[in-house]
Amino acid sequence: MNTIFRNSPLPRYYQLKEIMREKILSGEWKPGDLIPSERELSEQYGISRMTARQAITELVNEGLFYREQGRGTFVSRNRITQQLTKLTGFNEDMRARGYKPGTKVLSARLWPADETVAAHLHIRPGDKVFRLHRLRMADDDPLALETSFVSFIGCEKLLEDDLNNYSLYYLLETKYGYPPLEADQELEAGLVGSEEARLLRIAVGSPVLYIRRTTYTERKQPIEYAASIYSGHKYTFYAHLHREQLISK
Amino acid sequence: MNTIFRNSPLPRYYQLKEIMREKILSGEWKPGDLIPSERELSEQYGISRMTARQAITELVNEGLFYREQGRGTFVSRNRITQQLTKLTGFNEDMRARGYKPGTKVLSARLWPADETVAAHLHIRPGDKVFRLHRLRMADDDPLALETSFVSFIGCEKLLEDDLNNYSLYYLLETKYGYPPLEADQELEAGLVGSEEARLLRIAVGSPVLYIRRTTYTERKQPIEYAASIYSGHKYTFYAHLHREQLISK
DNA sequence: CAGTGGTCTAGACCACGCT
DNA sequence: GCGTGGTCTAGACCACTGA
Repeated sequence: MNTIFRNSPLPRYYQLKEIMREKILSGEWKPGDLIPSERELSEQYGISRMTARQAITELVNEGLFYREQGRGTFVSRNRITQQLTKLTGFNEDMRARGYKPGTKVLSARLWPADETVAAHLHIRPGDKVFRLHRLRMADDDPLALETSFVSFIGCEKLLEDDLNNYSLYYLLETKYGYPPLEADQELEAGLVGSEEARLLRIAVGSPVLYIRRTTYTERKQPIEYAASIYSGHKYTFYAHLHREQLISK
Repeated sequence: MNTIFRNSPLPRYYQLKEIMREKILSGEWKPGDLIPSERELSEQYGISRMTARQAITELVNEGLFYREQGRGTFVSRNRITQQLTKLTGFNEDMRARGYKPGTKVLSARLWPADETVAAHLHIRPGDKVFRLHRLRMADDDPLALETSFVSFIGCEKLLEDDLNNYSLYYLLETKYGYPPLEADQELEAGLVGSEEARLLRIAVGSPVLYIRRTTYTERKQPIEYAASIYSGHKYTFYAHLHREQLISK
């Protein structure tokens, strides 16, 4: 995959984004490297400068590149930034923090989407989705409750999978061909209800983090909506921030 | 301010952004409203469609608008969200989301750093820092309490500054020459104590977000350590995640 | 100075939503 | 069918960087 197909249903800027992502993953472009100029890329791939620019701009917004006027565009050096805006599943996240991840499936069934779920997955309310309710553990200690709603043609086959031992994201990618690529996530503080408190083995009214995530596969197609509750005193969220423009009064 | 000046040093897309932000702040455009189409805006302000589109795109990225293909562009429902990877001060954050920021300085004095503050600012415990305690408001409603510890040679001059009307980051950058460029931030859920509850006008034991931030200027030099408490039900964090490698089992 | 990103134009065709 | 946003082009001039 090193040329842009003019007849592809995928937009040209999108194809270029994937090509450039691949160059970073393969190590051809390393952190701090100067990438080819917008004019060079447009000539090399036979697209207009504005189209090449759109691909670069989106990767800048994702934190993969940064631009310096008059100098060029560079691969981001800051590995922390990339690490912390990285899309990971629970298992990866826990391993990165040095904990042994554990999962207990509480229920797995087909379920008619309510309005919230339908809106996030771009389907109609009442459409059947695969609903997965899991207790997540770190070093055998309950840490979070996660309810996932998964929607794709044939998603009912997930009913037969072993979700206690295989990660949902792993199955989506390898068995069903829907790699989770991007996600939008929201996070806020709240209090735990009685049922959740019992499962997490914490006191009713303890502080918790509510995390809601919509996960997308190729072409921004939503594949999963998940609502999670993380035990407040056990989980801290880290981020590295960087400035983009002038500070105003 | 309702026309775009062709000779202005400010880019046209930027002028249009400010005009549209103003329309939201003034209430002319309300959450859920359909805004004029890209073609209408370009005609109305005498700019090309691509320029109008750039202004809209940036406000979409900031969360102020959302687009629906074939339908139009709409003003987002008023939910306070923060881009997790963009370093902004409180005022910028609020304005970008269509709220009027307000600040009340509760105290400002020199203070000997404790061990936590000293560790984050790379100084010795007991060294004098500028300690600033502020109540932060959105549309005149208390939203957060923020305690900042600032350390640089000459930081005692901040005692004479008008911090009710100028942002700390603005002064650090323009008056003292220490632009905040990066930050590390951590965030967790907790319960509010009685003193904080009173100032935030919420019930004791309400859920809150504890946010701790170390801010750096050039060469990763720490300039500020801040501990904040955000009212839980009023504030949501937002992050866009993207994948970098394969999902593991 | 040449090369870079930043901004801007005046078109074009497409896929989609709605009526 | 018509209006919307989504994509794309082939130019243009600017401000900035570095040799």
